[in-house]
Amino acid sequence: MSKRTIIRLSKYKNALYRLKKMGFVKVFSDNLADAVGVTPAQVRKDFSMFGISGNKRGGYTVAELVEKLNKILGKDKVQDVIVVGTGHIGTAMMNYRGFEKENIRIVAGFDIDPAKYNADEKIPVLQLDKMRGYVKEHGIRVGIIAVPDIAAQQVLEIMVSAGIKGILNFAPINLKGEEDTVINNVNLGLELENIIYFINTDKKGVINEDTDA
Amino acid sequence: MSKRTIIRLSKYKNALYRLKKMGFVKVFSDNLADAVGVTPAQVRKDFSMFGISGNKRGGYTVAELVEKLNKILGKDKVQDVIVVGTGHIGTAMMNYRGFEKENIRIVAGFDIDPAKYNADEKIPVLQLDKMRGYVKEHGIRVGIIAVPDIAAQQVLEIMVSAGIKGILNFAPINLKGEEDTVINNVNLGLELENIIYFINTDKKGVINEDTDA
DNA sequence: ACCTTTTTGTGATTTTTTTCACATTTTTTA
DNA sequence: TAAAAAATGTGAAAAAAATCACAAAAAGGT
Repeated sequence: MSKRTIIRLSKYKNALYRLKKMGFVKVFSDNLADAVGVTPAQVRKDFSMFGISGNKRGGYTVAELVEKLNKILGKDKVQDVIVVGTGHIGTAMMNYRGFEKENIRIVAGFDIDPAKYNADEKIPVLQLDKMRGYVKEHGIRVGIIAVPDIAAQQVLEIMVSAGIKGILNFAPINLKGEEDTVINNVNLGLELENIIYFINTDKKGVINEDTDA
Repeated sequence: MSKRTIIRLSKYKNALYRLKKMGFVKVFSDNLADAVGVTPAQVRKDFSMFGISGNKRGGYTVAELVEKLNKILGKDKVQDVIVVGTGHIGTAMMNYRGFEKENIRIVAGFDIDPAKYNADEKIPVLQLDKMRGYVKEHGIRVGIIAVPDIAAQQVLEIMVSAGIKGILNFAPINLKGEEDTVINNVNLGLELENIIYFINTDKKGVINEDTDA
C-alpha cells in the first residue's frame, strides 16, 4: 500500500476528530475531501482499498470510521517512542503535546552530552550508551533521530542493531537502512526551500507534505 | 513543475554540499542518485527538465551544479522568515542551525503570550499584534506557523493579509489559503503514524494487492 | 588514429496515481 | 408505491511520474 494513501488516511482521521468534536455523527466523502484537500472520489477509492464502506446514501458514521482508520493505522494501542538527540528539535519532540491524543508516547531521550542527563524527569534524558539496553528492555520499536547530520547514520545503526524498526529522522541527510527498517526523512530546511521556490515562480497553491517516497 | 521534482533538486543540492566539503570536483548522476535514493535516470531527467547539462563523460562539475540549483531554488539571495508561535516547535525553528547555511534567516518570533516577549534578543520575540506592521515594514514574504491548531487558520489570515506569500505550517490541520499563497503543511504526528503503520504491516507481511493491480 | 569505455540526454515505455462516470443502493417526498 | 434525489463503490480512462534503453559524445588507452 502506497505511502501517499496512508498519509491521506491519517489526514482523514485527523479531520474526523475535529468533526467529532464539533458534534458531527455522519460524514460524506466530499466533507472529508474538502477538509483534506483531495477529491471525493479519492476519499472513496482510499476507503475502498481498505474495505471501508459507508451507506449508499447516508455517508459514513464518524465514530465507526475513526475506529476503522485507527485500527488500520495501528493506533489502537499505545506506541512508545524514544528520541535521540535532545537539542532544540529533540526537545520539541519530547514536549510535543499532539502525540498523546494519537496514542504516541515519548518515553525517553538520549544524548551524548552529559550536561543533558536527567533521569528524574517524567521523560528522562539518559546516556546515549544506555540506549541499546533501554530499547531491548522496553521493546521499543520506533525512534526519532534529532542529532547533527554528521552523527545521524551512526546513531541509526545503533538504533537498528538494538531492535528499532521505524525511524523518523530530522537530520538533514537521507538515511539508508536495511530492508526491514522503515525510515522517514523529514528535512525542515527543505520544506522551507520548497516554499521559497514556489513563491518565486508563479505556481501557487497548497503544497502537500510527502517528505519521502 | 511538480513539488516532488523541486524536493529532489533540493536534495541533490544538499548532497552536493557534502560532496564539495569532501573535496569532490566532479559528480556523476549515479553518485547523486545514490546519495538521494533515486535512480540515475531520474537525476538526469530532473536536470534536463531545468536545462542543466553535464559532460558526456565527465559528469557534472560540483561547483557549477550547486550554483545552478541554488539559482533555480531561489537561494541566491537571503530569505527572511518570521515564526509565529514560540512554543517548543517555534523555538526549535528559531534556533535551528541548519537554516543559516541555506540563506534562510529567521528574523523574528511572534507570540500572544506576553511572558514570551523579548525584544532584545538576536532574534526578538514580539507581540503578535505587531506582526502585521513588522511584515509590511520589512517586506517579509515567508512565515512559519507553530501555534495550536485552533489558532492556526486565524493566524494564517493575518499573515496573508499582511503580505506573506509562503507559509510553513506545523499546526496539525490542513490550512487553506488564497490562490496566490503557498502553504506547506507539515504534520509531525502524521509522519510518526506513517512509520507505525509500515512497521506493523511489514512485520506481519500481510496487506497486499487483493482489490487492485 | 582507432578502438574501448564511460556517461550523458532523452524519446519511448511502463508503472503508478488520480479522476471520471455511472450503475447501484438508500432515503425522502408526494 | 413510485419517482426523485443523494451518495456510495468501482471499473475504465486519463494523467502523471518513473524507468528503460540506447544513440551520441567525450575521454583514455594502445
